[in-house]
Amino acid sequence: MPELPEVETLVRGVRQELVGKSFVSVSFLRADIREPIPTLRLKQILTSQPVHSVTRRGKYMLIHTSQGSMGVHLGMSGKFVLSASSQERLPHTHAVFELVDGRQFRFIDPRRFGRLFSIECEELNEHPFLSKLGVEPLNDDVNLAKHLFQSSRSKSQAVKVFLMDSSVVVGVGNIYASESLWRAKINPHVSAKQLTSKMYTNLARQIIKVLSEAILAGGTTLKDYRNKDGNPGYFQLNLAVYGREAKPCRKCAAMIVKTTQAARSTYQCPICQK
DNA sequence: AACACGCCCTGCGCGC
DNA sequence: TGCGCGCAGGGCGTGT
Repeated sequence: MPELPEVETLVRGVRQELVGKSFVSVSFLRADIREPIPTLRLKQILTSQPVHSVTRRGKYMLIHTSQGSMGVHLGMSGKFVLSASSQERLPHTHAVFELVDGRQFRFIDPRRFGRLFSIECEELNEHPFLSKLGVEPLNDDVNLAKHLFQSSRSKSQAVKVFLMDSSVVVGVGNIYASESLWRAKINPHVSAKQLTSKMYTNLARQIIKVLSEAILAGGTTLKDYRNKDGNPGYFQLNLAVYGREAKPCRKCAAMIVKTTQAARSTYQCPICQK
């Protein structure tokens, strides 16, 4: 599934293709995904003026023109790919954004957990989907360790659940929560407020490291919906615990254990993460 | 305020 | 072989 590193990679690619260019047409093949798509407003925003910037906030990609912005969330199964207009449309293509040269960005999302929405210029930072988001873990101006420590003082919930709370920190999904906790040798079930400042310093470092490595590993490409193996082309980071139930820990060879927290799978090493 | 939980949705893997 | 069930999960909304 698309995580922060993939969205970041996507944003960089889309930025390169789009900034300074206009869409000649925007069409929707269905009017809703999770909720109704503001189709008319998005057409107005995207076709009247060229794109002046493409940014990311958490796992949201934001495409800006002087008329407003489009927010894109890929949900669980979303893709935003660049195709030749002659290329056959894949099933579950919900929106098509056509460029002057005939190529088109296509929004494809089989499970429809994604989002396409409009943002007015004056509400960019007040939009309900964006205003409550926590800090960006990879932003240089953010002291992630300090932020996590301070925000966790009153939180009795498990640290893994705490890490996945996007109002605290964005972009740490189920995979990276497990991976960073394993790297930091912290038990995912421990209460967030029980961890010391020192532990959060280590944890923050591991979060930043694993996300950065994933970005370096290369996210999806814009043009190839499927890689040569027939996979959707998500980056291939070497995951240490996620999805490795009953397999040996890469540090101590103990069997990785899978549990459930907040209805999500958690993977941990019972020895390294006591 | 904190937090648990339900819901949205389709593809896929598994068991019978 | 084929079918049906259960799981996968981000994030918002609701209830306690």
